[in-house]
Order: sequence, then structure tokens, then C-alpha cells
Amino acid sequence: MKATESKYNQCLYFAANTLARKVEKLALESWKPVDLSPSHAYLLMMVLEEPGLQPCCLSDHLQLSPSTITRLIEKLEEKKLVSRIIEGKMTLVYPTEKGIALLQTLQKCAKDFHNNSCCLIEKEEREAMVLNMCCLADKLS
Amino acid sequence: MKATESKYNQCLYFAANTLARKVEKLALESWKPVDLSPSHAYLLMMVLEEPGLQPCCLSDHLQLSPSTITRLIEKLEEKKLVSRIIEGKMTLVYPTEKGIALLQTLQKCAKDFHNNSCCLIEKEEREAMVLNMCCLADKLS
DNA sequence: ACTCATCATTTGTACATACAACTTCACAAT
DNA sequence: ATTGTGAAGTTGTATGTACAAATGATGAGT
Repeated sequence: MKATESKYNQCLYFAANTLARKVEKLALESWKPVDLSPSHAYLLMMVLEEPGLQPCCLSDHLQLSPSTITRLIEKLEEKKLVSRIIEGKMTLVYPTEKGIALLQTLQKCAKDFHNNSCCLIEKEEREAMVLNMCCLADKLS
Repeated sequence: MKATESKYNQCLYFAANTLARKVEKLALESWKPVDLSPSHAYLLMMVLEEPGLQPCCLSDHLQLSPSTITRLIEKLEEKKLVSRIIEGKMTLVYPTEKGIALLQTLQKCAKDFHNNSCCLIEKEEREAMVLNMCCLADKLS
């Protein structure tokens, strides 16, 4: 059955969750080439763009809780893609050589994901929708 | 930081997930009076409306995987709110007395959730957005 | 009647995320 | 110098969900 045909197709809870799960699935597929989940990949991309970023900053930009950020970094550290340097009460996250080497592939994955989701919906509509979703999310914080 | 200000505010993955998590939070709050998570509550409401419903039907309407439906039912059974009757290769789910007694409160929670999320956004805009989200979800299946 | 494919459901396991409690450090007030 | 306060980060634990494999029942083909 399609989401639009469900009994709860007018419910925000239903719509938001269903969409998120399906987008997650598409994203997972898109980032398979680097063997990372989308969240790990986005975090790594941020660190590559701004080496030495702090967890709290990552938490802000990715809108994930600090504890989740810790867990994501832990896994990337296990994979030797980033490393943490503790400096006073701050933690700085740097990409490793291996992480840096992944940049190109990561960008390609991001582009593929974007293309895959774009081809399903008009560009303008998509952009408006994403903006609306972000606005609504802000109102819910 | 707001979602609209994030580095990834144009990314569908980001928008869909952030929104879903915040909606989940609001919904959790709304259904606290019945001490059920939103998913459990919606499942129970479906069963109350159509006693004897099968898991596969619940799976269709709630757009959750069969295994997730099993887990949800298990918990509702523990709480003595529904009971399963196995009939051949099918399973029928019925509400118990205790479940039936909860109907009114459940409906009030649903209404509260709806009101809480509605007051943040124009009715028309909201409806259009939810419809768009469902459509996009369908295209992603 | 026997076997096989199929469907509905369940079980084991894993992932993404969050909350609450804790640690550690820095800085301000005394 | 001592104490208190608060921020940054981590850890233990819990929730929601899914996938893959297993179970069990039905029905078709032989």
C-alpha cells in the first residue's frame, strides 16, 4: 500500500516518519561505496571541510545530540578515518590521511544521492518542500 | 542552531530526519497520558476501530515492517491492551476490555497532537506539506 | 497423498538515535 | 587559594525500526 492511501495519510507523525525512513534507505544505498551510513558520511565531510571542528559544532550543524555525535566519531575513529585531540575541555576532530583520501568518493556519493532523490520531484517543488520541512522542524524545537 | 541555518539545510536527508525526530518528540509528549508511544497508540486505535485486523494490514496502513508490527503487538499484549488469536496461517488482533476502555483518551491524545502541531503552521500549508511528503515517500518505495 | 512454493508471522540481531547521569575542565566570585 | 558554576564531552541504557532467516500453514501440481 502507498503512503498516500493509508488511513493516516493526513497525519504529520505518519508522513514525517514514513518519509524519513524511505529517505534513509535511499541514502544508505547512495553511501554504500564508502561503507558508511549517511550520518557518518556527513560528519566526515564536515570534518574534511573544516579540520579541527568540535563535537558541539557538529551537533549543531547535523542537528544530532552530543551523545550521538560521540558515537559517530567513535566509529569513524575505529575505521581510522578521523582522530580526536583533547585540548583542555574541548575535543578537536581531525581527518586522518585515510579520511582525506575518501573526500572525492564522498562527494560523488552525495551528488548521487541528490540526483537520485531529485529525479523524483521537480527541483523547485523539492527545494520548497525541504525548506518547509526545516522551518517546521525549527518551530518544533 | 536552527535547522534552517545548518550547513545542510538544503539536503533532503537532513530535512526529513530532523523533522521526523522533532515530530516524534512532540508526539511522544502528546501520548504520554496513555503511557504509549505514538506507534503503539496508532496501532491500538486501528485495532479498536477494526477488531480482528491482521498484522499485515496494520503493516500496510502504518507503513511499518511486519517485524516491527509484531514487536508493537507484543508490547500491547504485555500491557493487556490487545490479544492475538491465531487462525490458520493468519493472526487476528483484538482489543481487550482494557484496550477498549482507552479509546476516548487515545482520541483526545490524537486531537491534542494534531492541535499542537497545527498551531505552528497554516492549515492549508500543513495539509499540502503532508500530502507532498506522502507523495515523495511513495516515489521512494 | 506427497512435495513444493508461497504467504503471514515471528525471532535473532543490528543500527540510529536520545536521555540522564557522570566526568573533567575552565573560569568567576569570594 | 577555594569554592562553585557551568559547559563540553562521554558512558550506560533504552527506544524505534528494519533485515535476514526461521517457522508454520495453505494450496497447487503431480
